[in-house]
Amino acid sequence: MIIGVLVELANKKLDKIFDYKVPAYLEKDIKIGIRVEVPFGRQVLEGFVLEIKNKSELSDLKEIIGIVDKEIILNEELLELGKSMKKETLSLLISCYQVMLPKALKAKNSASVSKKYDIYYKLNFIDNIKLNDKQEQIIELFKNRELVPRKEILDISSSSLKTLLSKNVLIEEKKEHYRMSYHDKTSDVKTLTLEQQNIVDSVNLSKYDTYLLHGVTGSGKTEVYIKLIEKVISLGKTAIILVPEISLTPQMVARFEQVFGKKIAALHSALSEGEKYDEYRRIYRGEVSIVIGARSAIFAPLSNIGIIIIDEEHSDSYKQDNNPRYDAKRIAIIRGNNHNCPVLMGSATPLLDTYARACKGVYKLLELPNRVNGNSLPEVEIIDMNNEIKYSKGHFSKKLLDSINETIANNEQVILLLNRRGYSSFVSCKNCGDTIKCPHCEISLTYHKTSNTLRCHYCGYGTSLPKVCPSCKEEALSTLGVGTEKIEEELSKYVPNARVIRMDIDTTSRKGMHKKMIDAFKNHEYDVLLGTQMVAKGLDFPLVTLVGVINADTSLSIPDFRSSENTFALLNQVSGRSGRSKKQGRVLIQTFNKDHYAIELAKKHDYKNFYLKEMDIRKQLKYPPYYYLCYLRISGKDYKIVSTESNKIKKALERNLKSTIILGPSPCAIIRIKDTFRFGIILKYKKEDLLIETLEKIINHYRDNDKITVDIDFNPNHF
DNA sequence: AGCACGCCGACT
DNA sequence: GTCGGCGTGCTC
Repeated sequence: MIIGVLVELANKKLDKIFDYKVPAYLEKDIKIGIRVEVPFGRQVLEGFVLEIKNKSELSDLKEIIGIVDKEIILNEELLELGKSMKKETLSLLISCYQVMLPKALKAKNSASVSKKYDIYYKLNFIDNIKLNDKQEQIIELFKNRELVPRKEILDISSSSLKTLLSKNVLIEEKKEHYRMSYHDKTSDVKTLTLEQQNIVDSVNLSKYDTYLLHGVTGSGKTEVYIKLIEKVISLGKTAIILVPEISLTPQMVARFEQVFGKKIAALHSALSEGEKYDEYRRIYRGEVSIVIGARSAIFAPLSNIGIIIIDEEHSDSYKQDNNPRYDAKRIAIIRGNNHNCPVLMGSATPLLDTYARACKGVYKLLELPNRVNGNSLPEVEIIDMNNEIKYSKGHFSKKLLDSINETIANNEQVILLLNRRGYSSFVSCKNCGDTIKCPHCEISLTYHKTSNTLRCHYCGYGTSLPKVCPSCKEEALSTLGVGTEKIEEELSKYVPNARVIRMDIDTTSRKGMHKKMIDAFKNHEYDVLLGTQMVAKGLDFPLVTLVGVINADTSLSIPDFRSSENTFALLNQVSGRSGRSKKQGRVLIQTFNKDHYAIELAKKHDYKNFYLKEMDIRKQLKYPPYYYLCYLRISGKDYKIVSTESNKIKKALERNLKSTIILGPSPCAIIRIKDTFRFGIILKYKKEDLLIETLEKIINHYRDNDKITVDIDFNPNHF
């Protein structure tokens, strides 16, 4: 018996099938989709069995060493799916398979899940040692921290690492992951309103179709999902439900767990690798029938899928931001076809592209225009900060402060949103005007008050806040930009009786904190919930009757063609948190751009007109959904080489692509990350037969070039 | 990715 | 002269 094996090394040159002989005693256990251990060059690797055959074109094959799993871990559907992904994203087949699996199943020491660890290195000594260039670079990594992950060092040079280790300059250190788990029990499916029931009835569960459920905030989309899933389960089928980032929607997950109990597997990003592995095993062994999770849950190895639901369909988190750059919505459609089952995407503010497809009839449009219980949408008032600024205290207009006081006096609750998209607190010098930037990335360092440190959000570089300005040596540094901490401070000054809970990356990073804070707020232990984007999404607090947006505009100034759309969606989402039960809610939006259509139309909850207006602009500017976008990111350590090669690539594209608009090359939004310079070329096209072929040629041309990396991103979210 | 082979500079 | 650094190529 001969098998074709795809080895677990993400390398362009190895992304093909290697043939091996199977010793007779192992033949009975060989199945397509299991993993085997094979000799590969001088090393031993794991790989997936993709083919079983009786002859090979090569004569002297090696024998496999052993079998890793008894169970098939990638079934036929997923193996095929990986091949489509490879084609659509131009990434490595092995990476496509790897994203489908929890880390615990991703080769190396996978047999021992319980002792999963990451490898770090510690600097032992550097005295009396002569270092060459590469070694110097490696030592440089330890400047501001004690431990550096293996990956970062390997990026510089693996052979230098070996040398440094053998000389004891560096010491290996392992950090373990731990694991624990919990589960929940039952409640019932609520009785649906007539409108909700109509939606449920119009989804045909016996065949593939893509539906867009456009339902305003508070229209009860979750209960529609639950009812649909209940029907699917009663047909003996299974369901996948995708949510943007599971830790941001604990209420949603909790609701599903209440209704479906043990039938559900939740793939939290907060789970440890061991826990994820456990959940995953429950899924492929058929012990659960519903999987809820973020992006990668779309690959859940369920059989007989009866529905795939994608909540908050407009969220950009469904597109993976590194290779393989797949879009979970696209995968959902492929799997929907495979299983001949409906795909339902839901949102209060659908992505323009999705809504356009629904209008064209490509997707079936379902609408929930009203809130449940006959509540109306909250009244939104725009506060023009251009006028207000002279009466305002700190970042609060008088109107907003008064309303907060009023609400608290009424024994109701407030949510305050600080829109930090494209915005964060940084440090600059009042004397010379310089801002402190990351030494490795072309971006301002973010100031963290709690630790009094400056940190780079791109490479993790950290340093303590210097006393004097690094460039002019004056003692004139000051922090600019608003952080949640600053707002919290102001609030306690102007509304001293308010009990405020602050929710942002800093306060929720510890495991379980997020849920704890939400529960505490729900129990009315606090009056005001103050936070960033994360307070805008999917939360349901009956006592909240006032939502305040401190700065609606910041996201408008991002140089991205979706900035209006993102702003509209954010304002709409956060507004939706107000007045969700008996009492009428209201929303106050502070802005310096009161006439901007995204803000004006968000005030009126007018998605339809926003859509029309924005479509008009997209058409004129030749942006999606009128054109497809593809972004080529060209990067490397040497600015000169990156820039000249980018120009060469552009020329090559121009020679080959006749019906495509080619823009650039121009520097990426952040031109330098981790000492790597980045340029981008934007392709706009409607139909371009030679696109894939041309891009593949370019990738292959740079395949062995270690000075230049070419990364291809279809439908990019970032530039 | 990792490991060997093979070519170059600076040392007992 | 060699030792040890890194560049190149190959892995069924």
